[in-house]
Amino acid sequence: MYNQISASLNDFIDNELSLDSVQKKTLLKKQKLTLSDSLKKGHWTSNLCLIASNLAKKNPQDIASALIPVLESKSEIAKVELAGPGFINIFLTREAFLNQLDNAHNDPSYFLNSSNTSKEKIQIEFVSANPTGPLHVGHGRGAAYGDAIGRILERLGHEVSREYYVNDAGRQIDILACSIFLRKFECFKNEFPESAYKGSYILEIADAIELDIGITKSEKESLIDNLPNDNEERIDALIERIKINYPEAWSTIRDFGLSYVIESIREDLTKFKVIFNNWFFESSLGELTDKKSEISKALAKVQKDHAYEKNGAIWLESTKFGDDKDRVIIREDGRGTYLSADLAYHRNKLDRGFDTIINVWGADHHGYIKRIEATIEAMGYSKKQMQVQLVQFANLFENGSKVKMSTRSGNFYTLKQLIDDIGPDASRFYYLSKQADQHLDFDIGIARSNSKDNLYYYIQYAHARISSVEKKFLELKQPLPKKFNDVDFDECDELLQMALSAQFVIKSSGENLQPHLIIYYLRDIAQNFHQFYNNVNILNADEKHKNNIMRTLMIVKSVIASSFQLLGIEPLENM
RNA sequence: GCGCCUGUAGCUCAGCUGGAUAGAGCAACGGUUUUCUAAACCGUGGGUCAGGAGUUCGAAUCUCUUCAGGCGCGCCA
Repeated sequence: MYNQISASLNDFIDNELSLDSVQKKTLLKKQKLTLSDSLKKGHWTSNLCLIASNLAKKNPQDIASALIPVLESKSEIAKVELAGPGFINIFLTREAFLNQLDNAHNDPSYFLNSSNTSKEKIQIEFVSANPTGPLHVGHGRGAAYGDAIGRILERLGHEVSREYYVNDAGRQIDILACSIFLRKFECFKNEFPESAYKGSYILEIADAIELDIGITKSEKESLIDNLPNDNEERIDALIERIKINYPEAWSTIRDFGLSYVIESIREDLTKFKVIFNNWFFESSLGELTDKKSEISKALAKVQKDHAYEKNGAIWLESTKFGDDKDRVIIREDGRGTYLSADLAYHRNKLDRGFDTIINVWGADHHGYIKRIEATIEAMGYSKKQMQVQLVQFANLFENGSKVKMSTRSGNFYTLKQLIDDIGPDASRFYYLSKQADQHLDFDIGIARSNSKDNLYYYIQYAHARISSVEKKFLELKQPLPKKFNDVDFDECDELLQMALSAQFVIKSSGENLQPHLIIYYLRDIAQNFHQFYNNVNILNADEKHKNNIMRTLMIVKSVIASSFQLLGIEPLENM
């Protein structure tokens, strides 16, 4: 129906309005055919006359009086009204209204076909937390978000690949290995070093490694003797000493610790129903010392035209591409920077043939966007191919007070705890309940409660209620209806109109990468249903109407279920 | 100082690619169950959409500006 009306409107623009091609283009772009937000305004609404009146310098009324007869000549359209400042409200015939519902129910992309958005290959990189410890509740938000936009984009017909970038090279991992080593062989005096990882998982890993290097008491003492006072310098010195004195134990512990942590992250994400297509290891980019490695090749590419030497380091002229200042890509001591690895990683991603790559980053990285864009341009790619989506941290509350989180001390609320506590589905729901790039206050108390302020259950309850009615209906030995059979019965229209809008909500949430729009839609349709349920005695309704009512409920149920699934949430049959 | 984000009902927030009277939940008060799940529904009160200016037929939405709050600006990752 949407397509038919659109076609008529486009015809009208082409033939009936004396506009030049530029004006036509703006008109086509600005005019919108939308589902009316209230049935008083018909089923469909167009603002065409309002926009056109500006361009053609005519009254909206005059344009409407030419347009209305064209639309009314269609057999599916019952009447067309001019309303408000110049909107066109289109009322369909009963048959046409109900028909589009059957069509949309059978084809989840019924209204989406018209859009000529091409099918794209999209890569989403998200979570990508350093593998130095378990995921915490902050990471959970990025995980829920990245996965949800993946599901939504897939639904819109795109091909999506989910990727986790594993920073398995560099200092952080050395600190991890060092922390495990110190715990394993109990090489510390009274206090564990401030800059080491102190979480209990370090002890777990230390216990799990089977390794005995026969280290003596005096060796331990000399290892921790005369260390620098500064916390950061101290940990670096420890790392150096261990590497030199116990090279084999070091690499055993490093490898074991790393894969242990990565495996536990993977398990947590699996519980959270987030499955990656690819785990990309920073180490696979190779070493800077190896001229044939990917990282060397990528750096060579930008060094050729866009880099210079200063103070012993190699700098990328990122200011040429819009960055605030130039950036070091090779340090004075010859090691690469974080940016150099990221540069090579992005080159690798772009060369894999994705139309779009989406990076989901913590909001504290927003200063990094210009830098990486500049890097991409310096390598000769277009920054338009990359999109960065920022995810703000989530503050966790319990009974109104903030749950304390301190990563260094290792004393923090993990994602696993959250999932065990309120389940993956309620967690995902609340993570997605607000626009991703804004602060989120997440109250575990509410998420866990059965009270009426738990929006998650409010929506699930609508789904469960329909399931229950459906079961009762089947017990009456009546088959579930396959179509509407009472054309004149209109008590379900409001619910049905709302069900229709699902496809538009999904489209918009995909285009804007905003899953929270689906949450608010779900709330609205659930509310509409609960009202309906209270007003209509479904199973005792007139036999003539019961069929239509059940058909309506089936459609609403399927809309709720499929919307939930786009968020990675399983709809409940019973509560 | 520079950059990004935010400011909508008492509280938590929707709405922001301009559209018809600015919405919801919570909180407050008052109602609804011999009937399909009351984790529900109905009603009442509550707003200078931070302030100001501009663009427009039309602004919570776009532009500029002021104020208030948050975050980011390493040869860290």
